[in-house]
Amino acid sequence: MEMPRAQPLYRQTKAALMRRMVDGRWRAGDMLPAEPALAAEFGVSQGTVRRALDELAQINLVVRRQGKGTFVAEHTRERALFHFFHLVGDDGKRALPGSRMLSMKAGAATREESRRLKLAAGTRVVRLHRLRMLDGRAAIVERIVLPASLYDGFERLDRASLPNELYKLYQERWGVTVARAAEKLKSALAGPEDAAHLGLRSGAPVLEIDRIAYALDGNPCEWRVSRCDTSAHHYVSEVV
Amino acid sequence: MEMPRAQPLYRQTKAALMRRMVDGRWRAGDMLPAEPALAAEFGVSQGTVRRALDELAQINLVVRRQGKGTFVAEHTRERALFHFFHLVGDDGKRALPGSRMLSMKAGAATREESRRLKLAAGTRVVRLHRLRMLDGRAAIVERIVLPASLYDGFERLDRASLPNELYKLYQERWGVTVARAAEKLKSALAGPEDAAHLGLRSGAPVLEIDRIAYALDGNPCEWRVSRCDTSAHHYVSEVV
DNA sequence: ACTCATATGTCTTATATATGACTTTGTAAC
DNA sequence: GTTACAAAGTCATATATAAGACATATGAGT
Repeated sequence: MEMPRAQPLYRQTKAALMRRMVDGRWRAGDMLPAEPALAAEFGVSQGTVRRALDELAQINLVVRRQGKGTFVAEHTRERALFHFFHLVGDDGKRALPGSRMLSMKAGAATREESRRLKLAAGTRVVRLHRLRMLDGRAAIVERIVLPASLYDGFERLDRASLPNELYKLYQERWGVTVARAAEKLKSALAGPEDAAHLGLRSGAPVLEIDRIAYALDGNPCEWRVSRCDTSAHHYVSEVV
Repeated sequence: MEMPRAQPLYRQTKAALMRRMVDGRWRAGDMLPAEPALAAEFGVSQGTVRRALDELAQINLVVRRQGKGTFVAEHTRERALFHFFHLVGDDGKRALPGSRMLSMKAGAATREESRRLKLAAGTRVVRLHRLRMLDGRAAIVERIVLPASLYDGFERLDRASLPNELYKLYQERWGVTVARAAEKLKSALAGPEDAAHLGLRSGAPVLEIDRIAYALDGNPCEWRVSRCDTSAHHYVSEVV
């Protein structure tokens, strides 16, 4: 009699592969060893490794390219746009957003911030406030909260030089890869401040997107609330 | 020299299997033949059939149950709720909606309706107007447009007896299975009529969900616009 | 009737092997 | 130099085989 394995072999292999990405042994953009090499190393068949890699490719943690190899996924502009940015022009065209940083401050996490980011109360956080443009017009006001411990030295960066694609920055500078995100959407009315930034009248309808981003290790690594003017754009969602 | 096949064998097999569901040879809930039987019939290996079935399972067209068999997916309440209904209470609990039909009319499709449903201009459509409840309170106003040709005799149904889960009705009565849907979300202000139905003041913010549902054959089979009161609920979206 | 063991049929996991397709690199020919 | 071709390395496809896990039916024994 043998205890039933908790997980099939290919899932154990998948978890082992993932651990190497989490602990930084393989970093974004790195090429993984070839399938037969991985199979030999883990003591399983190539088919088992393939199945593990296929599942990792499915959740966009690796990219497989026939003839070239398997690579740890990077946050490119395309990936950010297609996977993490769901606002699209009403004509169907995706406009990639520009952005202007309004403010950056650090401080102790509020009760709400520590709840959403799963931090101990009072942990230090960095708060960003920025305006994003679509087709040259102000369309989104974003408030971003980051656990300061994850992004060492963030507060000392020049806020004017922060890039448009923050996820890429997190990954390149601190090895924090956003693996997935959970979004909650509501309809709200623009307050005076948001309305001014967006060039709307106070009381205009805005779409509020509340997003928690999760790192490879499963922990929250960003809380972002975006208020969007949806008069010329809309949020798209594919349901299968 | 051989012409490269347009599609690998497992995709051809997948398409062949899908055709049998589209043409009604296999209907919702039916059990498919076992893998070795399918492999023999199509003249491919069991592994190839497995891969085709796995992809069908991935897009929720079949359900695989170890030890029992592979079944054509049905629109159960759970499936409708988890896959096609994205409004969740702010406390995280999913409330399954009740509904009250307000009106049902048939007529010639407007230009917009025929564009969205890909119908010839002037084709006959059925229009439904209903109110949906969450936790006993009016929360959603829905306007639904159906191509009359797909749902023969729909207009003659008793509108008071229409079920809550329309997708199940489409499937059971007309063999129309909703395979996927594309949603567009916007923030809007409640007009006087919607506000009255929802118990809101006019000018309150509502979330507008514009959904085209596609049948197995890839053609649109329903256009639905839902206006939702998101003061106590929100729309959830998982990003991978 | 009820229980239990067994048999059967199903999907699931795991391995091995062979072939094809794609990419890069090295090398020979020009 | 440049081109053309061959070779090697990679993932992708397809097959075959075996054993495990799960569900249900069957029948013996009580």
